[in-house]
Amino acid sequence: MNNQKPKYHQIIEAAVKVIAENGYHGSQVSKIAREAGVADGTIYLYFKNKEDILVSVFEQKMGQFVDKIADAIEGKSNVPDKLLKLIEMHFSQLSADYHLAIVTQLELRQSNLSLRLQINQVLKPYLTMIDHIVQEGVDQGEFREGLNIPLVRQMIFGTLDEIVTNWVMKEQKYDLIRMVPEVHAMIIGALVYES
Amino acid sequence: MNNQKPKYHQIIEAAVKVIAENGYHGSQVSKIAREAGVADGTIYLYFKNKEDILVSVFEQKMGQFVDKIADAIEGKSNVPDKLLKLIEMHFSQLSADYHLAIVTQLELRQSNLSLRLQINQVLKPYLTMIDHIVQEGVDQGEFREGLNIPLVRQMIFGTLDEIVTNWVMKEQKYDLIRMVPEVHAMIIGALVYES
Amino acid sequence: MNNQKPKYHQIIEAAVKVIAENGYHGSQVSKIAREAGVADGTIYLYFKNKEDILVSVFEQKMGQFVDKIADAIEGKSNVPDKLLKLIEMHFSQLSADYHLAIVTQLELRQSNLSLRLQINQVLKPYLTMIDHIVQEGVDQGEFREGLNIPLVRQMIFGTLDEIVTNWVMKEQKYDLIRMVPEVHAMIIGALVYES
Amino acid sequence: MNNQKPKYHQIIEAAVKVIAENGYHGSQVSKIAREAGVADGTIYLYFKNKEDILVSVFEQKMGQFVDKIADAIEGKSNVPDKLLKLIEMHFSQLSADYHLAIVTQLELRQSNLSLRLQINQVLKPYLTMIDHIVQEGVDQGEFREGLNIPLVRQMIFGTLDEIVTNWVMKEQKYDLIRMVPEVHAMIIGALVYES
DNA sequence: GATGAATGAGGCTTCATTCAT
DNA sequence: AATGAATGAAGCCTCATTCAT
Repeated sequence: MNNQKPKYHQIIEAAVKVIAENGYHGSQVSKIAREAGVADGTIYLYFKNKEDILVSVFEQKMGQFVDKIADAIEGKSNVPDKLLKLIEMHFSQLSADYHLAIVTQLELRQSNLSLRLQINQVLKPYLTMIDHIVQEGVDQGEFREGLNIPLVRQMIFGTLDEIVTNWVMKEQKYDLIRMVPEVHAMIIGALVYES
Repeated sequence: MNNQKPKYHQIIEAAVKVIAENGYHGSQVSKIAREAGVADGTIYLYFKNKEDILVSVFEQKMGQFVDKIADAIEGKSNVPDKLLKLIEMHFSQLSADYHLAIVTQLELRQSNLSLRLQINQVLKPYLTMIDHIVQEGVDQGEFREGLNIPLVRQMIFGTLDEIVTNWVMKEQKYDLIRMVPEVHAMIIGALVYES
Repeated sequence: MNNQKPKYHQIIEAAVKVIAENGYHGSQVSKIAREAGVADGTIYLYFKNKEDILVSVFEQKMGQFVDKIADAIEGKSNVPDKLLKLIEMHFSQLSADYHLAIVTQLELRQSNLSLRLQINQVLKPYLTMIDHIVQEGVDQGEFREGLNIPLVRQMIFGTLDEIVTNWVMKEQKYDLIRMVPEVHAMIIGALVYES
Repeated sequence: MNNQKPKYHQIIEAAVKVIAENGYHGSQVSKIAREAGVADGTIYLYFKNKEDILVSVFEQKMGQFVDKIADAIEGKSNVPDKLLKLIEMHFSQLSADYHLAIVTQLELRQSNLSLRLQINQVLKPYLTMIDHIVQEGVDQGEFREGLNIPLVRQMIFGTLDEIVTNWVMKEQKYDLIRMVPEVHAMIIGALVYES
């Protein structure tokens, strides 16, 4: 797939819009083609099949999502600050892109298992990033010893994901970014507190 | 819907089995009917349509799930113990029912939005139960003041849900119940610790 | 496939008519369904897929074709008479069924190789019948010794088939049955004459 | 159509190879173009459409086929020798060109009726040649009087064609040329013998 | 109540052909 | 003359739901 070509991105953007507006099952290839301003057949010059469009949407969008978080964190030396930035970036990016939030939190989850497994692969760098931050916190003595890293990561990701999903389902009627400090406080507590 | 009749429950059980074994998209009404030992048309004497079967599966199964947790918690006076019991029950029930875990964590999420909204309604009592426990903890001074209850609940539910989903996706290759103390410790920390 | 059911035969007959009138590539499943007076989906209660319809058409029609020839020959003790009857039956049956002749001689040959191989299987009993007659003629001293039976059968079948095809292509403008004695004479000559 | 240009023949040869290797329905224009080393659009500078490629393949290849047979026969004065040579040339040429045999005996027959009618036109000189030889044999008293020439020709062509097709279908596992004398003997018998 | 044969709408994908460069 | 990216029509099959028995 040549992802320099403008049509490739045209189709990706069209797919996000169409899926957000029509739902996963209401997004026929012909509808995406029409939104992208190309013929149905043109889709298949850039994507193997319909599933490939969806995986590519996720790859492109989540790739950027993860990269931006990674960039933002790089500047921070302090582990709690890294976590704060991560939460903030996670929430702010999805807050800023209405369509993308709907697609990632609601629509793409209706895909079949095979697609969901591919989506998980795309998320892996993000999950690994979380692992590294937590490990760093443990190494620096910021977090308590003996933390089960994968379990911690599941807690962090599960928390952020559930909060965003709730916000999307409530039709974004409140400000997601205002939640950042409270979420950060909870996560820090979970990692620091020893009973 | 007559839910006293034996066929009603036959069909529910058949649906869980068929969905767990064939996946959401591989679960045709005719397959559920065959597994239940009834004719296709009979399904429609007990359920309005296919979606109604799936909602009912969730209602029945999650109804029991929530009731059992509520019962188990009733005996506890101590709030952290209630949370411990809740986590333990959440994990142990899904550990014990292989089919149900697959269906709730993976397959039913592929349903369309309308079904997912109905499923959320079924979960509401569980979420409310979590809200009450957290509120009780705050009132008793166990947890810190000023907690945003819905946010806390999203953290707790998101954490538990993500952990179970990971365990199902990893084909249950490890013991979920062994995770309970660590998860409990993290959640308590999140609710107690003040920076 | 339940081939007692009336719809099964309704669809077979419809297929012959539609293929004869629209050609192999102009015979959409929906057209066959309409001609048979059933819904498109009903086709798939009786046939696995479109190819299965075509194979079944051939099986049914050529099955009868071969059976009738076999019956007609049974009464004959004389080998040249058997051949005469075989030629006569071959020509008269296809003469009598306008649609069938078009379908077997022209349209079904446009099918893909896999279908053609299946069609060959259906023809096998007919070819074997020819082999037996020729062998009998050799055994009884009617035909010369040393005949290569498969080769003789290919000559006989190739001759009859080509003659019928020419007749169909010429839009049946002459009487095929009138050719029988001449064809018979040639075939007998081929098998008897020693240079 | 410019048939002097090298690309014209490049495309013809590519078509034979692609059809032999991929089958009629697996031979897309783009595949033929790739094999010929030209762009898809270039095909349409030399051929009106896809059907025109296939007709041209047949014209070129069968033109040579027929010419070579005509040349070989010219030297013979004896009619049975002419027939012997014709059979020998028919078999030897197809034996010698593996791809061509598959294309003419199996693949091109899957084409639609309109193409098959055009192919018949290409074969006409060959059929006429057979007619002339048979007529000559009758005139010279070698063959019996009263032969129906078109019918005889159909017998001869049908026999040769069926034998070659069987040989191709059996994946050329035996020597086709070894069959020549037996085939010749049968055909002579058919034309000479009087009951 | 129970059956199950029949229905028919709906969408992904291929590929011959065109045409701007 | 040559290219190859773009076009868009066309059809097989699935499966939730109905309804005559």
